[in-house]
Amino acid sequence: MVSASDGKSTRRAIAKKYRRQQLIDATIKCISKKGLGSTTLADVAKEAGLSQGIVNLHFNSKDNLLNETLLFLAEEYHGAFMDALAGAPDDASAKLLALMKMDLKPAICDRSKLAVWFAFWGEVRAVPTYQRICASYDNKQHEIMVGLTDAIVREGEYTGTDAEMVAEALSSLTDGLWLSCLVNPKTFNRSIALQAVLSYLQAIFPNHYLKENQP
Amino acid sequence: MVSASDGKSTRRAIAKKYRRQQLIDATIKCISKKGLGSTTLADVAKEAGLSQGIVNLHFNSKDNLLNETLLFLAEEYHGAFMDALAGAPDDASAKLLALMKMDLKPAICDRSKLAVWFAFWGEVRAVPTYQRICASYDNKQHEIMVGLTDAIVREGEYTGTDAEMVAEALSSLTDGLWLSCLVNPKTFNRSIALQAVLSYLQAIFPNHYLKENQP
Amino acid sequence: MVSASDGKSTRRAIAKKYRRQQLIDATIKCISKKGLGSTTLADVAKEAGLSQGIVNLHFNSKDNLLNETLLFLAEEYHGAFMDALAGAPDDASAKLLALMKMDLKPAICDRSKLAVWFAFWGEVRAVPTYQRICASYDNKQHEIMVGLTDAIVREGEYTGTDAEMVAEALSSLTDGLWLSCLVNPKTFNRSIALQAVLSYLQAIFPNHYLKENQP
Amino acid sequence: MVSASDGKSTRRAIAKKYRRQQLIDATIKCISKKGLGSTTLADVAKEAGLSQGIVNLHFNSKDNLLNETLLFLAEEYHGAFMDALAGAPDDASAKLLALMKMDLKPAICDRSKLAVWFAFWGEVRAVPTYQRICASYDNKQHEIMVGLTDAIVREGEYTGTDAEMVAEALSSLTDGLWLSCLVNPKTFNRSIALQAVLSYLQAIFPNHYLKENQP
DNA sequence: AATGAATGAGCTTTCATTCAT
DNA sequence: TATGAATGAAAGCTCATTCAT
Repeated sequence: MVSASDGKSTRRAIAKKYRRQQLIDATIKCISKKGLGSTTLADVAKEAGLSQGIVNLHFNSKDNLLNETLLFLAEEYHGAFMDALAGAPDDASAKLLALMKMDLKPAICDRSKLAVWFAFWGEVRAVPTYQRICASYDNKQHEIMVGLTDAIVREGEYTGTDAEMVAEALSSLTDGLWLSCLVNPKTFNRSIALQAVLSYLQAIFPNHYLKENQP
Repeated sequence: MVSASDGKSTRRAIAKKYRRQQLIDATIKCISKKGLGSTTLADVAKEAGLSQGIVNLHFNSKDNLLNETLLFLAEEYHGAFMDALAGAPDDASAKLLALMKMDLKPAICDRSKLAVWFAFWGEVRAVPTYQRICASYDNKQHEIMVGLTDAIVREGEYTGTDAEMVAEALSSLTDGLWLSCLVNPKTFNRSIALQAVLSYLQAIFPNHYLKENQP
Repeated sequence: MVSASDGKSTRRAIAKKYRRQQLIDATIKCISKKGLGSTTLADVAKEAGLSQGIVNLHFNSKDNLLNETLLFLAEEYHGAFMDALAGAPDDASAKLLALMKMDLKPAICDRSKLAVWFAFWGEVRAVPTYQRICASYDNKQHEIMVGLTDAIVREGEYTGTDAEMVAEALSSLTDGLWLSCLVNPKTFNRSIALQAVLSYLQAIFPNHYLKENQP
Repeated sequence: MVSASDGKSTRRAIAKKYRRQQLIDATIKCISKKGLGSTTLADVAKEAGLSQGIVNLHFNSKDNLLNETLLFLAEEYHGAFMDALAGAPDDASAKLLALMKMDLKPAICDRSKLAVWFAFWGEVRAVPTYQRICASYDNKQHEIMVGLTDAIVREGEYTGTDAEMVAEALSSLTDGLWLSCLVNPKTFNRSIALQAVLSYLQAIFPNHYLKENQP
């Protein structure tokens, strides 16, 4: 049983959380439309359909709003990453492939979302907090990737192949494809991008990814 | 024959060009230190050791200064690209390798320089001019890359390998490694990065890049 | 006979009065700590352990809260003044001395309380209401002071001594000592302050305040 | 001989100093009219007939403008103090009287100027910088006052009279009279104020200030 | 009566741009 | 050509006030 006051404060806490998310969503939309440098708190408030002072009410400062926005993006991506991992068959090569495909699926590899990511990365050196936020999740994901590549290397007896290096190459490949999607939207082609990833997987782990080698 | 007034105007034109370059250099330094969002014209003028109004005198507006700065970076990179191409042996696979190595050499793959590139890429969607500036050189370089990969594919009889796709993958790989250098400076390792590139080249063009296959 | 509703409304009136006083006390504390210029309604509510909107509920506006706070201070001081007067022996010179001593006793001549008084005096010209509030009690007290000095002058046959002027001098002296207490807390010394007052009384009313002249 | 560049920079430095003073004057006017709490930078700029951003251009922040304004007032008063001292006959009692008269002359004991002083004193506890600024000059002046009262005490053989205490009493008396001038402008009377000061001097130093004792 | 989320006017501050020198 | 004082629009932030609960 929940007392009246508990119920009240719980409802309030939920409402507060909802407002914060609403403002983070508006921030993402604004950055994706106007860029980080031209996004004002007035823009965010307007996008959210609320009043001027609302952002400082919920986030205290613009800096904090941006930090929380980046944190949300990082958590959201991490969630998608973990979901893709959990949803794939219980097999290192299948899981690795699922992760790579996830990075290129429209919900992730979408120009307006990527614009926000690159907006933050563009300031990552000037704002150490951004780096810290990115780093925490990057490390976790990198470890998982290395775990998978390492398993594949051992399974497939790819002697001389450095699992760590392959993981780095794969992550960098998708990052670079995202940049391509952002900067050259006209020439970027999702299926070619997927092929590029596959070509690398097949070339480096032929026993796992080349169809002719599969039963 | 050059008249006195021509001489004067030529001297002036040189002085003007020198000032402009001085300001562009200062802009790059500022962006690399403070980020694009926090770089003011006062910062740039101070960095150049000149006075407040100097930027508007030579560039008319901040927007124009930034456009010209990006253009300079793009041209500078393109120059290094063409130099690397010209300096390599007259052989598609050697030239391709030279280009990839160039991307990772310290003068290019340097955190403070990359910070500037990513600062512009971060605003690329919000500022169409940036995209146009990037695109012009990107396209040229991409064509050259495709020319090389195509030649290698034909030379090595790698049937079924899409030269276009390989070129895209290689460009993206370096872009992604650059991002890694920028965002995870502590874990980034130039030799692993080079290995990652090599591993892809060897995997996809074994006849050209695997030592055991070379005479 | 008191009806139920009367009883209820009386209880309510008491509760209301209590809340108002609680808020006035909190206001005084805030002003003494942060100054008038930096005291916000949020500060006051927090100090009182109540919620944001509480001040406007009980005082309608910040201006009104401040007016009521000053009024309270003036009444409180006036109460102490009248108490000191009533508590002293039935003798003009004794009563005058009692009043002067009261002004310097720790409960009155206390830095954090004086800070509040001077905060209001500092705005007295800009806010006519403050002046009106101060004036009403000042006048009453001044009349009493003049009554006492006049009685002393007549008793002691201090011909040529203007009772009005002495009253003004004495009031000003304590006001000035208060300022000294506020602005130079390190050098201010309560016993020297008291001596200063006594020295004036003894010098101007020797028959009443010089021990050698007293029976 | 002064070089062109020296002449230029000197002229600029003068212009800059002039602007700063102009803004300080405007600040004093605004505070005296509207109070410290209601004086905005826009008010100050308008009063000076200049543009919005001008104050931050010359003073960097509002806080700094206020500090510099108080410093100017303190220096100005100190200047008048030293002038009165230098202008009086070479005689301790004459100098002391001159100082006391100076405090009550219209240029000093003027409601709109006093309003500014009390505005700062009203925040003196909340803003430690104000206290520091006041203290520096207060101490110097206090020492001079004590020097004079001490000389008079020794000259007049007023045994048992504490020079330090008399100085404190006199300073406090004028401070209190100033407050009276500010708070009760209708009843305040400059000649009574002067009489109050004189009455104290005569009562405590009769050999020096009572006409019947003077040759 | 009391809460605290929401508002929006008004503030200080920043900064690209202009312009007299 | 170069300077740097001056401008004024626009930004982030504060806070008295309102109001649904």
